[in-house]
Amino acid sequence: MKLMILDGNSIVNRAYYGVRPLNAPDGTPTNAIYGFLAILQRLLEEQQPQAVCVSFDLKAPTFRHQQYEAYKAQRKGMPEELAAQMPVLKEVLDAMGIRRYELEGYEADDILGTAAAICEKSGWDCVIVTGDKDSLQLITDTTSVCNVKTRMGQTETVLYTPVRFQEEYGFAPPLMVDLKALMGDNSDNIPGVPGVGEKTAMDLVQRYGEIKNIYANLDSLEIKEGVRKKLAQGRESAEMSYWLATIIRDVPLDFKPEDNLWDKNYTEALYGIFKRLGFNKFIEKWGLTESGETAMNDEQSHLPRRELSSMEEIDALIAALSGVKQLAVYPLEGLDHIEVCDGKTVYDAAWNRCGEGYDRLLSTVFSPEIKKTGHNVKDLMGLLMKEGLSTEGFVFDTALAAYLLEATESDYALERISVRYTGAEAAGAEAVFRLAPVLDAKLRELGMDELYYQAELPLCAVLAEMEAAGFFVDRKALYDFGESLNDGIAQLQQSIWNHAGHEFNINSPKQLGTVLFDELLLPYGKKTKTGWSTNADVLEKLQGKHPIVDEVLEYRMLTKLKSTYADGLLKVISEDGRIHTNFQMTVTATGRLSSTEPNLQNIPVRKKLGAQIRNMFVAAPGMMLVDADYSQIELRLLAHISGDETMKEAFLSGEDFHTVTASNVFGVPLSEVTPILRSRAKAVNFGIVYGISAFSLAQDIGVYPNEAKAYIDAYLEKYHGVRDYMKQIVETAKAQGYVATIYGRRRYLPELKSSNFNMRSFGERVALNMPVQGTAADIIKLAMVNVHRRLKADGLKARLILQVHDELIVECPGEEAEQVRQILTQEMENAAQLSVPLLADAHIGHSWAEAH
DNA sequence: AATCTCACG
DNA sequence: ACGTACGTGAGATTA
Repeated sequence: MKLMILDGNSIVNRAYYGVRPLNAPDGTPTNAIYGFLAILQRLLEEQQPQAVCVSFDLKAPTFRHQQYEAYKAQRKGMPEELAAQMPVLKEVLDAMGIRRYELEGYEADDILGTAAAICEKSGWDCVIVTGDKDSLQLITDTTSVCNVKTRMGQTETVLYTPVRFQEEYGFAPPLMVDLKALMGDNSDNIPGVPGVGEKTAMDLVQRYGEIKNIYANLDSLEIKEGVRKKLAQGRESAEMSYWLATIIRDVPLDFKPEDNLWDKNYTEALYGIFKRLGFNKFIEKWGLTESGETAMNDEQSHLPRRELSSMEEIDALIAALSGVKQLAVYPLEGLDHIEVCDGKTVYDAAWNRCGEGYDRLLSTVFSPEIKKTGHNVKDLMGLLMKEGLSTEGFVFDTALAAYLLEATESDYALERISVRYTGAEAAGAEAVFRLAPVLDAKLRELGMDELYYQAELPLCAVLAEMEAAGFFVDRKALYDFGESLNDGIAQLQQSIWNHAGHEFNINSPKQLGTVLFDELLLPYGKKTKTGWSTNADVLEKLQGKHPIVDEVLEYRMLTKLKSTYADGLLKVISEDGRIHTNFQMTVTATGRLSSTEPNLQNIPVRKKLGAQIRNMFVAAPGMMLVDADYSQIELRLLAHISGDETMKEAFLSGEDFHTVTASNVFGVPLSEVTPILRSRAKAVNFGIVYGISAFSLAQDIGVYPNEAKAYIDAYLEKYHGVRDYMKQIVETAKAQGYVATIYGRRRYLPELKSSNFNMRSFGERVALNMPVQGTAADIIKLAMVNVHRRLKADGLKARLILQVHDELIVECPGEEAEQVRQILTQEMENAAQLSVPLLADAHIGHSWAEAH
């Protein structure tokens, strides 16, 4: 049996700050209540507990913390808007039939701790749901802590079991108290040891465990002398902090787990309360009626669920799977726990329940013959590869399908798309199973099935392998590079301070703005929401007016390289000496990939110093890199899509396109195009792809707007097919509400209907840009799938390791390099048939810098 | 958590 | 009369 207990104050706080302001028809704020219920509902689905309750803090001071009331008084009180919602939330919980626990003189944590302890004694499992990290010390084999975060309006949950905790923190959960006693906690007024922060405290606890142990052996610990001194001096504070940080587990609480049994036993009052609050969505979802009976909605009927707990049951399922056509799979806790749905039953199996039978089940479910649907298949494949399981046999990905259907959504959480496309409340594998046919039909209806099945879905395996492969990095060289920046940074800082006449934080735009514009009286340019902009565009216009300007620009460049690239990348080199980025398939509005943790798609290249970073991205010993990039793919696509004859001829001629454009636009022979003319033409070319305005072009190339306007006019005069296309695509977009790539990828443009001029203009620029940028994204995705297939088919050891929008990088044994170079060029150039040549350049080298 | 800045295609 | 280019992700500061 499982009881779920919510830390009421903590969850309601998350909800309040995480949900946009909402009001009941009568004006009372409701966002915190709404958010609370959304989180509660989600967790009920995820955890399926038999019993539920909520604990709340009362305002009265706790006796342990009385001596810190002075501090506590500083803590911001609850905002009025939130305070007003508290009594209503309690009313809602009562009407839902969920018990509340509040005990004067004790904090919510103490109630949680006591309840968890009682559960343990009574043989119940307990899940504590909270937004704070404080309760992590309560984790045991039967008590887990579910940490709730709200990020950008979306709820994320992390379930901490002893194993998960150990993985993340490197010590056992009870030592959390010792950690806090050392590092302190501002929000709880726990002082800790002065001078000891998170880093030091983590290190100490990981290596030596309990505080007791640390102090008992203080003289013999292998630590810096400074730390030893601070520990010795802060001993008393540490001991008091330990006491303060310990959650009490035996408060006088009248609590029995079975008192909290709950099975949607709503009272009659709930309907009325929800009506009053305007929560029609919940009324509908939960099937509430005026009389208090819950209406059963056929759509929501859940499939029978079987928790597999014996080898016999597992073997029975394995036998049953042989005849099954399709399965939906939904992994939980990595791959330690999985839901499998065959359309009739949801099977729930876990490693800790089924032992080695579980491994047999996994290798059966994930055998290539079994056709599977998943949600975020690429990530699942990553897990499978780690376990040595096959990644073949995936025929559908619900998240990826939902992304193609609505590329501008902020996320594709299963619960959300499930409600959206099937109107049902199913979760997990059942939801995946039900969604697949619906989404598949939609893709076909919108003509995106080919894009989906030929490019997106096969790309999952390609990307999973690329992520696993990673990019080898010369750690020592990267470290040395970072160190080599220190002197320059220190000198510039000093010199900038000298010019200012005082020290200040140069990284603070606010302080820098004060120095430049208020104290040194330099002319200010653009403004931002909060003050005068100090960005590079503004500073470049101030060059020559004061020596500090160049120094700030230089300082910014060096600190960027140091913090983001040198230090940042060193932090994410894995034990295999390689950096493994994550490729996100469902983020961009145009169909591009994105790269995170770390982002390997924005490694410096444009400036000399920064480009040195690419010397440290190297092939592993004995290997080589082959780097291939498309030449002007977006402009070629503009020529192809618009059908402009002059532009097509320019590409067919094989001359440098920017030079031809300069010749066309400025009316000079090819041989008389100067570098300046060429660079202006280049700016116009890019501007056109972005949906240009004369003003911005002028800013970019440093001429007057009317001059820029003359360039654009001349350009569109010469390339009049482009002008016609620009007009036509915006009209089409307005008429049908979306634009599309030549492969059918869509982006809806509600902005075009906006009454706001800026929004509308933005929509028009996007209408121009998306088909071009998006088609380029489609083409390189096709190329990646083909390259991957070809490398395998030809029996090469070569493997793709990186994509940067129009560039692919392969790592291979030296002897394969030339063959790989040809394969890359061929597959990239032949990925699409356009009315202009599609060209790719490929080079071989030991480092990224050398191969690019 | 929002803002600013800057790295890339 | 408006406000000023498309698409991303990350680090530092500030509130």
